[in-house]
Amino acid sequence: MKSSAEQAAIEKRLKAAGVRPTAQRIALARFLLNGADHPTAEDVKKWADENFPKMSLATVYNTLALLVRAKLIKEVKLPHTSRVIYDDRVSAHYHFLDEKSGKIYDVDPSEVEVKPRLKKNASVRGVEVLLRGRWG
Amino acid sequence: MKSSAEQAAIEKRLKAAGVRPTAQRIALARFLLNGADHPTAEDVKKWADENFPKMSLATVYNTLALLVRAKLIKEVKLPHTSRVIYDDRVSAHYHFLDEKSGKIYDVDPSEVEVKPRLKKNASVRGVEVLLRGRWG
DNA sequence: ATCATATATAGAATAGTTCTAAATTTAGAA
DNA sequence: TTCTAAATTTAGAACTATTCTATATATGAT
Ligand SMILES: [Mn+2]
Ligand SMILES: [Mn+2]
Ligand SMILES: [Zn+2]
Ligand SMILES: [Zn+2]
Repeated sequence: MKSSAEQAAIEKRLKAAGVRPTAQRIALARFLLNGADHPTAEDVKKWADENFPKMSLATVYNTLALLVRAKLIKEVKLPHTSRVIYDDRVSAHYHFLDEKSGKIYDVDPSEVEVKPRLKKNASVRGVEVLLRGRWG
Repeated sequence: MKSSAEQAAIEKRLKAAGVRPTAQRIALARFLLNGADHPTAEDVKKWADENFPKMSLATVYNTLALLVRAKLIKEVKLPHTSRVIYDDRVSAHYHFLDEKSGKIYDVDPSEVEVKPRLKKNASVRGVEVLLRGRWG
């Protein structure tokens, strides 16, 4: 995608989500919504240091929180690390942790059948699944 | 269970697991293996302050790590909190988070059918499931 | 241009946990 | 019984990820 057209598309998405498209937000949204793969805040800051110098860490965190509130990205907390990861796939899905590489892969809910049959009469409102193993 | 008999049983379990049964370890193991319900380190420290005064926070963390290595308890990291919880159920199982009370309930693997059918040819070595909803 | 508000920034503060170095306790050996 | 070496406990410092605070800067409507 051509860079300027991509930028315009991102601006549109930000506005549609009620987020004012400042230079910092556009830059981060481009990274997060195109190409970033489950980055941590640190990953995002590292990208910013290389591609949008002088952006503060506070702005990285502020913008991540803003994009989460706007439902353009999702926060994901996984058990193998204490860092939050950010996910541009906002619909419900599961994750696969490759234990060799540490990489996270998305798994469509249709690829894992999950059927709770609890003894207890509980109402299940959500299911989170993490698969671990070797992806390749 | 009578207190002294309970203490003797705990000492036996510690020894069998290769853990020297010091006073601090016996006290914490009694709490963790009988009666504690998915406590955080802070919960354990609070119990110690009331039942074994002068125990340091370092000893709480040291002992938790030791009991985990000895496979008498398990560390569990769940997404709704940044605190680790400790679980005296060491066999594989799932968890249910009651969103009203914040309480964690154990779910036997037999109560949730999980069948990964990944497109990708990956080897699944473990599955973690968190159910969220109302338990009662 | 002015002004009010929104955004960005640097650095302090916080939470949970781990590390460090010193003090105490313990189990054997003498 | 000491003695001694190793294990354990301890207080507090350090650390990591994140959030908060206060100030500066930018925006954009009048
Ligand atoms: Mn994408
Ligand atoms: Mn129990
Ligand atoms: Zn994902
Ligand atoms: Zn459990």
